[in-house]
Amino acid sequence: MGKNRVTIHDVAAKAGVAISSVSRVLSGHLDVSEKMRARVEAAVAELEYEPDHLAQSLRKGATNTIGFMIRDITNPLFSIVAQSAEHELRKSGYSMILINSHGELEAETENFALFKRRRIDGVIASLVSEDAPYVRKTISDLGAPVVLLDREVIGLDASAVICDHRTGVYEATSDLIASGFKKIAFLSGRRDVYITKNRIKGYEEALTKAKIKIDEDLIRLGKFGEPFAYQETKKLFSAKNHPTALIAGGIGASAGALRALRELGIKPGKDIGFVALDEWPMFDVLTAELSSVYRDPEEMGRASARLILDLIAGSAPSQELIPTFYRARESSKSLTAGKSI
Amino acid sequence: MGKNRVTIHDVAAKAGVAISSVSRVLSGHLDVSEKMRARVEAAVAELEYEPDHLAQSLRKGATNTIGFMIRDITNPLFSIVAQSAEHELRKSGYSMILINSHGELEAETENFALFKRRRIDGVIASLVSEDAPYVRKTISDLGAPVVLLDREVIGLDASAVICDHRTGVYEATSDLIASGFKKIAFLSGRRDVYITKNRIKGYEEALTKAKIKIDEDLIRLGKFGEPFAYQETKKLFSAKNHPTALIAGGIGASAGALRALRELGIKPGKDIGFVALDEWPMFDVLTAELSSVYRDPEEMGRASARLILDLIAGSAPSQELIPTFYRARESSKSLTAGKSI
DNA sequence: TGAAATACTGGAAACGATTCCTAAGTCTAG
DNA sequence: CTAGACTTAGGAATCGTTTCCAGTATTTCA
Repeated sequence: MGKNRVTIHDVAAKAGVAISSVSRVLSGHLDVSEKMRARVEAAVAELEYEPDHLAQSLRKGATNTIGFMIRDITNPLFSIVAQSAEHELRKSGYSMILINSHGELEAETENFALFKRRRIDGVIASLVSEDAPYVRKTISDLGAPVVLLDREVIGLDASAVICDHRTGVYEATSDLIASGFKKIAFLSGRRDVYITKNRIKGYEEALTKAKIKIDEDLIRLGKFGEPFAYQETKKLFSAKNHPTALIAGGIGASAGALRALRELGIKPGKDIGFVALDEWPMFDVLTAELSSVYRDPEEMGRASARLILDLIAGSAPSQELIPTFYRARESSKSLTAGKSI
Repeated sequence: MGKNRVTIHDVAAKAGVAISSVSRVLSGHLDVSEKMRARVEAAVAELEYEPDHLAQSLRKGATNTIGFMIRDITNPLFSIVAQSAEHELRKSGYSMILINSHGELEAETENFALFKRRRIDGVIASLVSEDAPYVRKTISDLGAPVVLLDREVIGLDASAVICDHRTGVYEATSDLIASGFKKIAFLSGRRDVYITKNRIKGYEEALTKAKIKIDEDLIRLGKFGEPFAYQETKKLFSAKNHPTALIAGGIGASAGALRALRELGIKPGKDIGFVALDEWPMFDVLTAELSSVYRDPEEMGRASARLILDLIAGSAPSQELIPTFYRARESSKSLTAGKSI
């Protein structure tokens, strides 16, 4: 039975000293005589005493816990970010509480309330919405520092890990154009969030530079996740005069697009050009021919951990920029078939 | 500024009553007059008071927190299990602290200590080792109920979610045999853990039933994860007289095997038979031709949540069995090429 | 109408630590 | 030899709750 928890009182009794002395020895810094230190440490060792984290938190006002909220842990990219953040936080003595919002605003609000009740020391979050007043209120209600993932922070009291989607998408689009593609479709999630806006920027810059007119009909924005991408890809490529290339924004979107293309009998890299934004596990094994835009999820996790620790330490909010890399592979090369591009 | 936290004292002062009365109103059950209830509730609403979870935990001795420890969150199967468990636990008011052991015994031990210090109410864990004395000691030291994932529990004071790997592997192996394959290689992780032993059982039963002699050289056990599988697959299929089919045990193993086969220029389903144990995200999109043995990770998560809640409620340890399903696809059909099988 | 039972409420003691304040003991210097 | 400075250790308050205990006010029944 490990039932009867041993407390600081037990240690004090065993060593024949006051509990305040035990605390002093354990926390190290104040003046303690050698004799006292030895006695207390002996008692601690003998009783296998470990301080109660709960009581410490209550007294100190800090829980050494970080809340991590994402929209979908099942997304392999995010699960790596989470793992990496946890790994980094733990080094500084912090634990991580992981919560899902399932991309729902209601769940998100509830989660923030939960974090607050639990007196979390800080939150790392990938928010559902980017609506400034809402975010501002949420953050200030929380009363703890916040790091936002992949969100533009304008006048918010929060740090952020921001990815440079623009560059990667720009390079990808440019390369497709260089390979002779002109009708390049673009798929991404909600139009009003940073990630989408930033990607579009790269896409449009590349087209503009090549003096290709931007065809709004080729840009399909709506939801992250597989179903939306599936449906839009079907629509796009069912038409007789369909696009010749496709850029799929995100892992969910790529999945939906690839499924749709498969059903339509269109092979990426053979019948059309294709670039996936973000890579999934075993990417190089399972889809070695697909071009992609890569960003390092582990670095995202580490960066978010660093930022939240800085905020807790009292630094002013700041941002870290994560680069993206275009990885050209087969699927963005010019098509061998004699199709019109 | 959400700085100055409002406490039960503030509420009591505002309502002009004792803090014990406030507590009574909030917890609901004891006799409280209507008038008192109304006054307190008004004050609570006005001050937007929310009880401090920390103080409650300290007093009540329960943290409403479950520790979830896995070897690798990056494994998509496990991340789904984790997500699903969290979702289920939250319904009962529990939060989940997620920790990685990276498959290292040392980290695992440290994590259990952390859970203990944090006074976690229960732990769901996928352990590194299955060594009975070690596990027994770990569990009893923890002093909280434990649910083990995919581990055989013999005389341990813990519940478990157990997968019926045997059946799925048996069916897969039988089907390969029925398609004419005789030299079927088998890849899995540590020999001493339940999951491996259970899989082997299905594999050997199928061979025995078909009166095929078991060739120990075709069974490669060692580590979960990509590198080991890669290396063993290379060895197996570099030989001139190589196996004609391969069963890869787990997502990591499948990745390693597929990478090795690709480098060797061997195509699963065309040059050899192939079955993957466990499916990865987008399985049907990216690798629609591969046969697999499937188990439902969401159900695993839900089951583990149910079991830990039962234990906390005082039930005796129990087990839940998760079925596996063999999904025959192209890669286990008989080969069209005239190769000797 | 008085005694006993009942319904509420407030006060205070936990829960397990940290930390401030003070007192006792030791040492140095005038 | 004693006053003042400096160590060191103990006592008590505190963090924000819950819960036990006791006391008062109200009701019920004989």
